[in-house]
Amino acid sequence: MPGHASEAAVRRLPLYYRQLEELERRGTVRVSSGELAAQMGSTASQIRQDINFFGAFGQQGYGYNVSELKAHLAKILGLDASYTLVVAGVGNIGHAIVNYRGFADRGFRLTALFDSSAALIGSSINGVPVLDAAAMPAYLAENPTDIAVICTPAHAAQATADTLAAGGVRAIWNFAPVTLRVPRGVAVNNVHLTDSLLVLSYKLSHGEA
Amino acid sequence: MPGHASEAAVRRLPLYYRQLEELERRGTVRVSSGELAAQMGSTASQIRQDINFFGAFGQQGYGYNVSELKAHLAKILGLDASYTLVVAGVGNIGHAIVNYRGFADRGFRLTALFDSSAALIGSSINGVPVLDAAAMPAYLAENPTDIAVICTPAHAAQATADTLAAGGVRAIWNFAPVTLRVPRGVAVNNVHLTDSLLVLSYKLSHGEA
DNA sequence: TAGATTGTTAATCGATTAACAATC
DNA sequence: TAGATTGTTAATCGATTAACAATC
Repeated sequence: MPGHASEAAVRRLPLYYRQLEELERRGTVRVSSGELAAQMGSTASQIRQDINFFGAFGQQGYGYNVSELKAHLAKILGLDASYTLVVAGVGNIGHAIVNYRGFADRGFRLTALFDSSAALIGSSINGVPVLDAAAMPAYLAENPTDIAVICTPAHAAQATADTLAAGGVRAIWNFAPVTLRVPRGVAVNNVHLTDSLLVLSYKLSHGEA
Repeated sequence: MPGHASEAAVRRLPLYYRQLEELERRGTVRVSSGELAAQMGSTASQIRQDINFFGAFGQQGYGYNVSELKAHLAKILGLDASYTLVVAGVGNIGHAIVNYRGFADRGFRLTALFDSSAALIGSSINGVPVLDAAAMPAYLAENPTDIAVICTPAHAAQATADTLAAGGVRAIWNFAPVTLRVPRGVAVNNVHLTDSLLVLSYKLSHGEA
């Protein structure tokens, strides 16, 4: 793959993957870009462009083999790798993330939780220990970690990100309502729940609903 | 405002709003588009374009008054309105949403929760009652509802969306990993947590981190 | 083979960025 | 006034869509 896939295209890959899972579950063997587009409210052209960036996985006159394309996408998405994951901040959303079933299935290994509340430190959730946030640098030095989930309060998020980056974490999944500044080489993906709700509020009040 | 704001621009408005809240908190009185851009990792041009679509809120040679611009954005985002909100599906994320403090501050009134588990029906969380999912049509007929949050399992999400739309809900905040089909006139905003994590996985495995 | 559908290039569209005159 | 910075138009860039030859 020459160049780089656009951010927008990359964000569509998991949707394709999900749709293919669904088709496979239903026992569908082949699918054309046109069918996929109809099912997903997209366009055949866009789907072929997105997929073709990574390789010619289809067959003229036939379309795509569902299982085959799904396997290609799994590999493209890095689902064949195994990544270690920690969660910083075991509050409201932190808890929900920890209780999420499905990390393991997709190759994510949740290895530690961090919090600064004495009430939580030392306990464990779903078999994953809650460690003192102050011990994070030492932990990361001992346990190479790929991805960190930031669920701390807003005021603590940037300092947490700094510690994580310094500790070698390469990807941050940020739930704190803060625009993080991270060194080059660290990927950030934001889930700003309140922002997302405000977009709905905007649409409601502008009659776009 | 003629025409329509682009989806991308609308999604940036909450970020501007958040940054202005922060500046106001710090006691900053004025800010230029250039300063905002530097703080948010954006560009001055884009910020001026985004804001100017809604009105000329700045002053040449001066910039923007922080509180004034924030107030304009609040109104644009619909934060002066009061929207009623229900949550369908009180599982893992559903719980986190219900426990989220900050709806009330922003004019969102959480009025009811729905679930189909007998263990939950009849109980209440944070003073909000959990009703039988089967009673949703009747509830919506009695209690006009603006926004619904879908936190059901994937297999129940589309049917829930259908019921909500039929009941007059105009905006759906969807946490289920499903591409919903809704009638025209219903806005949907998806928060696909797994998809979001897969984007990080992609970036890790492609050295974009 | 004829029909279908991909892979891929070209055309269009929209969003971002740059530039600059207006003006505080 | 001189300096700064907006509001706004024009230029650029990138992403989406359309078209079609390749080919299964």
